[in-house]
Amino acid sequence: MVFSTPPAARSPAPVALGQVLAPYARVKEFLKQGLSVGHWAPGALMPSDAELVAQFGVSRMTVTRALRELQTEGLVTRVQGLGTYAAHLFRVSSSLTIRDLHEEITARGHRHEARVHLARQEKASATLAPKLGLAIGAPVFHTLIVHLEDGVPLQCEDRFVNPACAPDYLKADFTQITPTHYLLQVAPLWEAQYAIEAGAPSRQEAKLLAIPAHEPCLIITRRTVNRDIPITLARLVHPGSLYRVEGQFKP
Amino acid sequence: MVFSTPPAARSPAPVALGQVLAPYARVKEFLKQGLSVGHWAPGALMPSDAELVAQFGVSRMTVTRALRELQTEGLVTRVQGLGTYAAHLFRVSSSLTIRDLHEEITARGHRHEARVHLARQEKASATLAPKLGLAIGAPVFHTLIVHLEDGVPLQCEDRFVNPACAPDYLKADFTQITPTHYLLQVAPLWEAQYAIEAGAPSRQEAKLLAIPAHEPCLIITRRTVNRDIPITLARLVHPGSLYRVEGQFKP
DNA sequence: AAAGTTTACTTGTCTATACAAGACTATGCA
DNA sequence: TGCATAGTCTTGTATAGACAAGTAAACTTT
Repeated sequence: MVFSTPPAARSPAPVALGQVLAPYARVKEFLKQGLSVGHWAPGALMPSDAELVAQFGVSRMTVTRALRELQTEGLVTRVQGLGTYAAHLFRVSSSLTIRDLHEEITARGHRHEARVHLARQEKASATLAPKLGLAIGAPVFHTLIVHLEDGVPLQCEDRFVNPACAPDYLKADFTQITPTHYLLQVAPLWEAQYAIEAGAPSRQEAKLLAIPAHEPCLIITRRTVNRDIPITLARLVHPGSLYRVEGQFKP
Repeated sequence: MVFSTPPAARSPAPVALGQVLAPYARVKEFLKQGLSVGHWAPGALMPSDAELVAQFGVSRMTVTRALRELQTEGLVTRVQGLGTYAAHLFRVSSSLTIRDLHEEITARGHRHEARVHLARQEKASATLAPKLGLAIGAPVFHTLIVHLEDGVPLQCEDRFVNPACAPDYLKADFTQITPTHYLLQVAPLWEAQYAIEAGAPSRQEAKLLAIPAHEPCLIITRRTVNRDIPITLARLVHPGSLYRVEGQFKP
């Protein structure tokens, strides 16, 4: 396979600090600033394309780009035939990034170790089968892996995998590559639903993580699909004192 | 203030299922599909603008739009002078939406009630002051509110607010409007950093939430800034058995 | 007065062209 | 060989113009 690596990823808009902004970025900044200081209240009508064209002396495509980007950022709402409105920010959405655990640990300069406690083929139970789009009793891969950071248990990963998506899943060496990483290679584009909750670990999980049974844990359950085909179902249990999910909103 | 409300928010690209796609959307879907089936491995060089123009018989602006949207979605990396590359998806990012609690509860068809346990002006402590960009001993607003869903305590909200951003904060009736909602009106555009973790509640929080002291809780701490000016610092404690954060990745 | 029609304004999208700037390659010269 | 330069390919951005489609208000007709 022909394969090459780009030298560096660049941000879409090279908007440096003291630099001269591109015209579309100028329009965008103007509107963003106005929204920031409350010049347009949520739901209020904002300037039309034509007004901005006249005001900035740029072409309509340029204004359109600025407004479309603000729209995808959720800052404005555009309705054909009506106009552009300042968005109601009652819900603020952020980009939560869940990184591969191995990358996360090594990025901290620590050592990542994985202990495989279970890696076998099982028969899908009645509760599991529908979640993976399988028939009851159909074969399903099951792995139970504990990830350690510098020797301290950080995550207990209980995972079921649809064999149709990753037939060679069980042949992988999960002390060398995380299931997440492996599955990303098999199915590069995916969607996932997840839930983050606090709870007590099961007795087995407490033992594997070497924590008391009553210690609060951060539990992430994640279901991954690729174009409507379920790939994997995972339950990730972390000692609450060691792990947390961080993120940033940036409209 | 002139004020109007748009009838309905529409998604930026009206890409219905069986409908005819706009040309830019066709190009985008083609590339997305190719990435999905692994036609271009992560890091591999993808077709150039010119090739796509020839292949689809559209103008370059149309191809550019498709590729720029894929870039902002994090699916491709474009480097001037080199080309477009399939992105490495080692990290998958999603849009996590944190909704206003009142909206969330009423959306479930339940009744939201807020009990204000504390709402007063205090002096910023040495640990608090730098986080809000205040001098030690400067006045700061402090509220402690318990939110109930159908009478059941769901969240204990311990919040500090920078008076400079919301001078009338303490005059608001927080049994009628949530602090989040109020602050969004005062400072419509904001950024926030947050951390989600599992832990035990403090003794006071356990009492306010009417839960045992050892019950695992989902704790969200959030710091909000508006254009570099800190607005508020909040600690939101939820009983682990009642609350969880859900979301979806969708590249 | 009620119902249908026109008109003006809005956003959504596309085209064809143009120039700038970055990255690599081939060429020519010392 | 080594170095500078020109050429080619790439993406980034802008322009002017065009048509489609949705909304709302004004207008005309019944």
